[in-house]
Amino acid sequence: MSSEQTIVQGILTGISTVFGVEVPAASIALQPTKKEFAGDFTLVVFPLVKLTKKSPEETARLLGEYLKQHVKIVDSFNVIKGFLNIELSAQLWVQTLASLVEQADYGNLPANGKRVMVEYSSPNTNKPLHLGHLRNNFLGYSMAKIMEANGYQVLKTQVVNDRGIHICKSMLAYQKFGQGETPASSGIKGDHLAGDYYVAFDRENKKQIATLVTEYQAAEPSADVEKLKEKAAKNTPLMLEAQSMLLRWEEGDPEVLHLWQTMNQWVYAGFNATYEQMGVTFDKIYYESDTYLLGKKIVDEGLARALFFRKPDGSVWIDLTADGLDQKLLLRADGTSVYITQDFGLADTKYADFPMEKSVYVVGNEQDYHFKVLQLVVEKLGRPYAKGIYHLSYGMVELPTGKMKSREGTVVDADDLMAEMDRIARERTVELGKIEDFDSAEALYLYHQLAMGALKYYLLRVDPKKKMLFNPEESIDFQGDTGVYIQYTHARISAILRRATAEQMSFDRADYANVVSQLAPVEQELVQLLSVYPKKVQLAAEEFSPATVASFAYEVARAYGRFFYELSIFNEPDPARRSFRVALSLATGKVIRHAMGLIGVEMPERM
RNA sequence: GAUCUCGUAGCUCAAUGGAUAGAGCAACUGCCUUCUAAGCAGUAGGUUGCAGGUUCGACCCCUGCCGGGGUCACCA
Repeated sequence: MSSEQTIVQGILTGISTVFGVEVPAASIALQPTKKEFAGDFTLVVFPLVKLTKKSPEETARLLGEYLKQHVKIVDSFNVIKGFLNIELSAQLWVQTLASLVEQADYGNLPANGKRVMVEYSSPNTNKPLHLGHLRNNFLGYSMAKIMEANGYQVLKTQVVNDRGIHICKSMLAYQKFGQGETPASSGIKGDHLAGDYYVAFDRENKKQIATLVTEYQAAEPSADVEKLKEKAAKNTPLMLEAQSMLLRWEEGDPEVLHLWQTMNQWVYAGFNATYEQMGVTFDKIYYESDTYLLGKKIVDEGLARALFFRKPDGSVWIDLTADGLDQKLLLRADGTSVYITQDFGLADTKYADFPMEKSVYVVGNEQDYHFKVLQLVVEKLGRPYAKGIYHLSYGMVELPTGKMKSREGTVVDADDLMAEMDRIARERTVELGKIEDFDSAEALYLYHQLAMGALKYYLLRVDPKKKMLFNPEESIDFQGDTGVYIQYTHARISAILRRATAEQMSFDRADYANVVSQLAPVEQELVQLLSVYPKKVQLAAEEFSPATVASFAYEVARAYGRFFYELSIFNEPDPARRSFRVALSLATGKVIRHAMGLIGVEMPERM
């Protein structure tokens, strides 16, 4: 039982013996005492006064007396207004540290026998990944790690949107203007090459739209220009050709399929290189080309059970007005399925492949409505996975100029940004000149660790639900509340441990646990912080928020920074204290390495 | 128009309904004490968009208003 649980127990029995009333355990919320007050844990007694029929001060005092007398670990207490500050013996914190150090898997909760699937990334194969994908991938990868630490069996998946009109646009443009160019012949990464042709399509198509609009205007001068543009956009020769290409793709035309496969392979090679840089991985990849037809069976099922209905034109709908939503189209009149229908099919497939309790979809908040409908419909269909669906809806990454728009060339490319981060990391590191003995491979590895540390922390420290701002004019910081700062703390700790080892210092439990009885405030604060780590890991899973873990790691690093400056380790004359401080450093290193691991950041030994 | 969401220091972000709303950046000041200054400490900076309400207690919950964004497509 943790100290906190012990105290809560004591409070419960205290309330019942002193005041003769019973309260549910859940109503007792203990919080860490604020720094400016004496004490370790604080109980807010206001909620209790109705039951105790005493003033807040009196209630707190009586409860404090009881705890002091009956709960061994409680040393003393003080009461300020309705706040009961409980003080524990320093000895207890020393013991806490000792047991924490001994837990090899501190921060990992026991296996819970449950499964969770985390889907993220979901790229289109017609253009390279951008900053928004970085947030998505880092969130998804981190959530997978967090769920794992919470005892889940995790399957990381990716759904590739590898078919559809947008892919045909790239393919068509390549056919027309490509002249047999390949990633090898051009030296352009495959995903970028495909993206270039997507842009080329758009450029040509715009010209054709303009021509068409002029023709239309000549024919009907009084018509609304916007309407004409809309009509033209659907009817340019290029667009019509792309549509016929999509039909040929669906019919399995060998020529089209060959081009499709060739270009997609280029794109996948490009994506893989990007994922490699990002440090994210997947256990299973779903391709939309394999799954896009699966939803139709579900439409039949819904019709048979009268959950869906057919309109006179043959299209199929579900009426969700009773649930506060609209009528939603599920199948077009021509019998082809729409996006959400495909998602039903995919959801079934996922569950068949990996029967899971939870299924997390890391998808932007612009799809909130889509997922509301998805979950509602599969619930109505009685799918066992319906309740476990969680849409990790994250906010867009915006630029000072607003949303990123590929058409306006304001997209921040993922590869470019990561390369830029590598470059800055190198520049800063070389300036500081601390790793001159590294060989070039070691140095490059470190630069990348730092670059990704800065970038991932930057994107993950913000509450995922909120939109965030990225200013390309200002480089991502390496100082202050940053990933690099936390990495730096780890490197300093590593230096401490290297020296302790070199000096053959012993810092086992026996060296300090029953010897050290007084702690400096910075030491106690640090131990207390480290002791709540497993709760933070749990909270991060409950809230689906890597930010919880990221900001915790920063808090720990800050506390260590103060400790590091205020107290000397190797100049400390008392050997027990010296051992304690090394052990404290070791534990801090372990915790921040674990926490940063949960957000996908590696921690260097030196920097 | 309907609906969801956000609004906290100059900027970027924190704060299970709890004590005097905290960090970082930017500005200013001090500190290389033989453990890494990518650091530590300090100064300054706030009517938490506005107005009500609930509560012993509200940045947090409720109502209204103002402002930004998303969604409401036979796109995915």
